[in-house]
Amino acid sequence: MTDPLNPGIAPAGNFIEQIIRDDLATGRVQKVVTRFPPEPNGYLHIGHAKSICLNFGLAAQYGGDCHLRFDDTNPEKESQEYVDAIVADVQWLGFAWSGEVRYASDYFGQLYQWALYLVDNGLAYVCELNGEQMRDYRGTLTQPGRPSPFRDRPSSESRTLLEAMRRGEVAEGAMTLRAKIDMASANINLRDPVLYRVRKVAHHRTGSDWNIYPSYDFAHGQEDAIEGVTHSVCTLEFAANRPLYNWFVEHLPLPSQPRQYEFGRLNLTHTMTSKRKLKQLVDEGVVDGWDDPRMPTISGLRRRGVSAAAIRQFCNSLAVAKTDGVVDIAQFEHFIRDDLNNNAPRAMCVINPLKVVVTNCQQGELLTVANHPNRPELGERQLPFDAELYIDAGDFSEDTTLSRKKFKRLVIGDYVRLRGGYIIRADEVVRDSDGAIAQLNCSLVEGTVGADGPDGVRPRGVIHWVSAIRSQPAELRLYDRLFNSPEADGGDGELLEQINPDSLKVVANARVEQSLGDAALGVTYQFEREGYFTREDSAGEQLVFNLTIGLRDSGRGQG
RNA sequence: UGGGGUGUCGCCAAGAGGCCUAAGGCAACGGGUUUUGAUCCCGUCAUUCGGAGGUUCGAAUCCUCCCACCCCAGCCA
Repeated sequence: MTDPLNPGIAPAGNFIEQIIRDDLATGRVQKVVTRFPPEPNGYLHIGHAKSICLNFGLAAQYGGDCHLRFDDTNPEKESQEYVDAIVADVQWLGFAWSGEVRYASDYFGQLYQWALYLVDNGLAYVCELNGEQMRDYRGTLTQPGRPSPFRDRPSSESRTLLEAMRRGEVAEGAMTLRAKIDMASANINLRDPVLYRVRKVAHHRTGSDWNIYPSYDFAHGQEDAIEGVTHSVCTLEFAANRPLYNWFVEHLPLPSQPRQYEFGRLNLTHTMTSKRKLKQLVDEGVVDGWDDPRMPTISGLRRRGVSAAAIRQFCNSLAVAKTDGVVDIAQFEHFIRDDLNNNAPRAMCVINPLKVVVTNCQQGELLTVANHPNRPELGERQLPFDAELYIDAGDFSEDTTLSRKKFKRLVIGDYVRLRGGYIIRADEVVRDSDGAIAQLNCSLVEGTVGADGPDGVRPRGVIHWVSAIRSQPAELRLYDRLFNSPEADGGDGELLEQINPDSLKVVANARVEQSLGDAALGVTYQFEREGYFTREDSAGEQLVFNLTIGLRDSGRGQG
């Protein structure tokens, strides 16, 4: 698609791109600079992926730079573990930031100088109201606030006090530095917001250098200005903070004038994208950790077998707008399947083994099968075929009245194709002492590997199988959605009650084809007719596969 | 309630006064192909744009009023 007026240039895709095009056209901006600014207080999730794709994508599309900058202004909640995990996730997603990884804490010195500047110019003051008092003075949504009794103290006094705060001579909570803006503003964010608070906590990067830390509002825009960020893209809930963001841009001698734009964050049904709540699941042991395959975190999705490309494609399919909707998880799943269908090597795994004895099989052999039905370049592999096989118990029924259309599997007296191998006929059921089905005796039709059967031999369908003697035992971890309710992000409190008790089912006795014995880590396979699976890293030598996602199933089948 | 934002098919979403008796994707539902009940292919799926008025030859697009939902009263981000 090209713009007929500007051949070769794609039309502006969303409102932010339109703004960027205008800025580039009018010369307000020479080079686009964006940033992805996570707080290292948790792991990245699918919602962040949208922001990452947007910010890095914008920079790439318009020949600009995108920075990775940690907004590490609250040492109480932040840690190096999170920094490391976030860096790894952004890299895994396939993005490269411009320059070094940056940190808000790199700018603490400059930020402090600017705080002093505001104090000296009568635009900020040290306030001694405690939390409760400050809330009281702030007023409500409908009533204006009242000025703090410390609002008009001499700037020299504020300066002395701020310096004392910085040296650690003031108790936590005893004083704050506040901007002097407008206690009667209809926008509560402008009612003398806190710029610095006393926190005698070691910071993961600056150690004990600081006893005061800047607030988000005082830090973010200035960080952008220092880095020359031109378009500071954030989510909708910061819209009310924009006037404050701009206030600093106007009142501080900043090296550049960044602008903030807000878009609607990604919400997914059956998914929770709140770092606070995800941390709760981790802390309470509801899941295995931040990278539990059921988590909507980048690391969880990775462990689950979802590719970075699928995440990127999904994110790029999302609209960048100001509506706050909820995307159906099915839309994400579509992109996961689409990517996997195109790229996953095929293999066979029998989840619920039923022994089949091929009574007319003289000796075992090696069949050659394609790794992908329509991508020959993905190669072939050898598949052992023997007189003893396993098929899935669900692929056999004793009900011989089932129609061919309704049950495309094995019944006594009829034929079925073994995927990549022979057509076989089920001849008899062998039972154990309890009367349960112990084994199936079948016979193969000679000459049907890679060829149709003779007249009268029309298989009902195609089923998967493995050799009983030349296959491997494996454990399967079958995941389902963590939350029953589509509105997982909804209310508070009842978080645990929404958890799907069957979000993990372990199948201990599956059998996988021989070639999967050395299945590579990080590769997602399609177990034919079942779903996509990837090898679990933490299981060591043991063969354990995590279910990424099942195949699309047009119903009507059973088990 | 004061301020800010949003309302187009079940979900996401194009749409910037006539080309809209409204794109596209997901989902759903029919049908075809198929050695995966997968993939793929074909088809169906909003006379209507939160509601009511108005302006106009003409409105989802402009005006007015109303309704609904989201965000803001952390020394979180």
